[in-house]
Parts: sequence; C-alpha cells; structure tokens
Amino acid sequence: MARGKIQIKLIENTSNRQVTYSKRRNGLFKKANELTVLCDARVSIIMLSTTGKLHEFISPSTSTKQIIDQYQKTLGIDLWQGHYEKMQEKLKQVKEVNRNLRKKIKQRMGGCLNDESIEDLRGLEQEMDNAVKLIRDRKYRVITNQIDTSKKKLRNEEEIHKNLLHGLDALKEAQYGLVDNGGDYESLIGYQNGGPRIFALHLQTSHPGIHSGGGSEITTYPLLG
Amino acid sequence: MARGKIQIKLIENTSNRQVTYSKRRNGLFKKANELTVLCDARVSIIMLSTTGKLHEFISPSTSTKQIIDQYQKTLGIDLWQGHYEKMQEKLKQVKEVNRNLRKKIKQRMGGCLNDESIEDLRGLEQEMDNAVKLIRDRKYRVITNQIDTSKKKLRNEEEIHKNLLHGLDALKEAQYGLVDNGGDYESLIGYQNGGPRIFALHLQTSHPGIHSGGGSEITTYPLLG
DNA sequence: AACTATTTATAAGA
DNA sequence: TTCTTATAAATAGTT
Repeated sequence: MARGKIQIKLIENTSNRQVTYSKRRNGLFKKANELTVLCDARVSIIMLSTTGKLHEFISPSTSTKQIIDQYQKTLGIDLWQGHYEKMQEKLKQVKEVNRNLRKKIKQRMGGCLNDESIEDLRGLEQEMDNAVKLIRDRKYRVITNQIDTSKKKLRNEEEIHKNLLHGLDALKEAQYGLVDNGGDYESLIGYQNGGPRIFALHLQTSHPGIHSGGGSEITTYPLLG
Repeated sequence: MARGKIQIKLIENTSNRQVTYSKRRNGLFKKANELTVLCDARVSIIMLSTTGKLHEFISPSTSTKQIIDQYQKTLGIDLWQGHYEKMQEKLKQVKEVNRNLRKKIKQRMGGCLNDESIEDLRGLEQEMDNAVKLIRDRKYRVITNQIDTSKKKLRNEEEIHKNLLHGLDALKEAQYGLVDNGGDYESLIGYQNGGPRIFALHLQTSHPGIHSGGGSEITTYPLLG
C-alpha cells in the first residue's frame, strides 16, 4: 500500500513474505488494541504462520480461555466434546480392568468359582498352592530373622553383664575391704560417678548407622576401659 | 485518522462508539484476510462487544477448533482442564484402586511379600489356606458331578443294550430258526430297516430342553415299541 | 450508508 | 531486523 499497490495473493518470495507477515501482524495487533480501547470490546487473535510459529493478541483484563468459553457459550457448541469422550472411553477401560482384577481376587479368596471349568480350577489350585508355599517361606524367613535378632540381643546383654561383673571385681580389688553388694550395677555406677576414679566406666549408646556391619540393629553398650 | 486525529481512549458517545466498532471491525477482518492470503497464515479472531454480540473471523480452509487445538498444543496448556477435573480425579482414583488390586493379586501369587509384617503374612497364609480349601471343594464337586453324569450315561447305555437284546429275543422268537448274531445291533438295525417289520424299533435322540428333570444332560435313546 | 479530508499503514528500498 | 518514505488504505466526522 505504498510505493506501489500490491495484489492480494500469496507473496512468492519467502523473505518478503516473512517481512510482510511481521509488519502486518503488528499492524493487525495495533488495530485490535485500538478497537479494544475505543469501543470497550474484548478481542482474541490467534495467528499461526506456515513456519509453525504462533502469535496471539488478547485484550487486557481478559484471557484467551475466557474468550473461548464465551465463544462456545454464545454459539452453543462444545469444542472439547471429543476430548471428553476420549477420557470417558479411558475411564470405561480402566473400570473394566478393575472389574477383572476384583474377580481374580475373589476367586483367590474362594468366591466366584461356579462358572470355572475343571481345568481352570485345577490351575487355580496349583497357583494357590505355590503361592501359599512362597508365603510360608517368607513367613519362616521373617520368624527366623526375628529369632536370630533376639539371640544376638541376648548374647549382647550377657556380654554386658559379664563386663559389669568384671568391673565390679576390679573395683572390689582396688578398694579391698568394701562390702560385696551382690552385683547391684546401679549402685556400682552411682558410686563410680562420685567416688575415686580407678578406671572410666563409660556407658555409651552406639549409633547403628556408623557401624560397618550394618545388618543387625542391636544396640550395644561397649565398656570402655 | 481522517477529518481530525482521535485519541485512543473509550469513545463516550454510544452511537459513535458502535459505528466505530462496526467500521474498525470490518477493517480488522479485511486486514486479517489479506494477511491470510499474502502470507499463507491461519488466523482466528474472536470479538465480543459490550453489548454481548460476537463476531469472528477465521481463515478459509481451517476452523476455530483447529486453531484452538494447535494453540494449546503449541503452548503446552490445557484450556479445558477445569471442565473435566472431576473426571480426571475419578480416573486417578480408579487407577489407584487398580494398583492396589494388582498388588493384592501379586501377593496372592507369592510376590511383593518383602514389606509385609509377620502378622500380615500369617493373615494372608490363613486366607489362602481357606481359599484353597474352597477351591478344592468346588473342584471336588465338579468332579463328583462329572462322575455322576458318566454313571448315569453308562446306566443309560446299559438300558439301551438290554432293550436291544430284548428286541433281538423278540425278533428271534417271531422268526424262529434265525441264527443268533451274538447281539450285533448294527446288523439288527440294518435288518430292521430293510426286512419284515415285526415291530418299530425307533432310534431317537431326546432333546434335553423339553425334559422336566432338567438337571442332567444325558442323551437318552428311548426305545419306542 | 456515502463522502472525503486526513491520518495511518505499509511496500519497496536502504 | 529497522528506518525511510512515497503511496495506498483506513477511517473520523460530516452529510
């Protein structure tokens, strides 16, 4: 529209076309904005170029979604019908899967067996037998582990006991003449805190995380000499 | 822009505003169309006036829905999110239920047991034992029924055999002197079809559906005299 | 809706 | 891309 009139038809020269696209896009958006202000209208422009680029104009104080919602409401159409239907289809499928899973579980709990053939029943029985075996194995292993842990704890306690007795003997020896208190560790420790320090009896909780062994979670109370 | 410059601000006079809206709307659409042709772009314009009127421009050979779909795809947004959030929520729930059901089944097939407590393992074992018992019961019943059916069939066959033998006896008696063929029904029946009719030996398949008993599906071959 | 003086948009060139 | 500018197009105010 300047320096010569042009025909309204595709601009063959690619770079010319892109320049024109850019210029006229700006012009269009400017006009849209003026219209918005002058006439208090709401305008949405969405432009897609052949190069796949997207540009949009939207009047201030509104949103593309609002415009589209109003568009659908006014025209009485539902642009997302298809999306909705797809989702419904998916929901239906998942529900169907759900139903099948429930049936399987029911059968594995002894229900819903009336329509099964003798072969299916035999197969199910076999599977169940195998599974019970696996579950029993697992249970057995858990019990074994628990017993193991208990044993280790017990041995540990015995060790502590033994060490304390040794400590008591040493104490007795160092202060010969002291009355034997019958192995009462509480009074032993109490005394050690206030009385003459023959040796340090350090009661300490070990942190499981810093042990190299790592497996057993036994709390040990090492006696430090 | 002609006969005097105007400020870009709301046109107070209502009729002036409406006239300008109409004029500039046409101008905008004309520009949009030129852009579409000159640059091979796709343009969607939706305009909403304060009076509630809607006007739209859409490039030929496309549709507003297509533009909006592409718009969402390009921007990676989902404008209809809110419209089916409920459905999405439900889908999520059903999927979660599915997950749990799958886990249950796996456990009942001997997998996924590592995180279960000894109590849960015991409970599971108990349930499985009960279920296996129920399955075995069912299997036993099915087998028993099959054996029963077989027995009935056998008895039925014996009855037919007996009747045929009687028929043979009667035949012999009627045509005394005939050589005993050792109970070969095939030849008996064959003869009966072509030879002299002493009595009608009608071999007929009974229809299970019209029997009052209903339960057993034995095929009977009643001998009609 | 038509007219037209003027403003604005823009094609081509730099 | 941006600037320039001659010219085409749009349009504000009027009829």
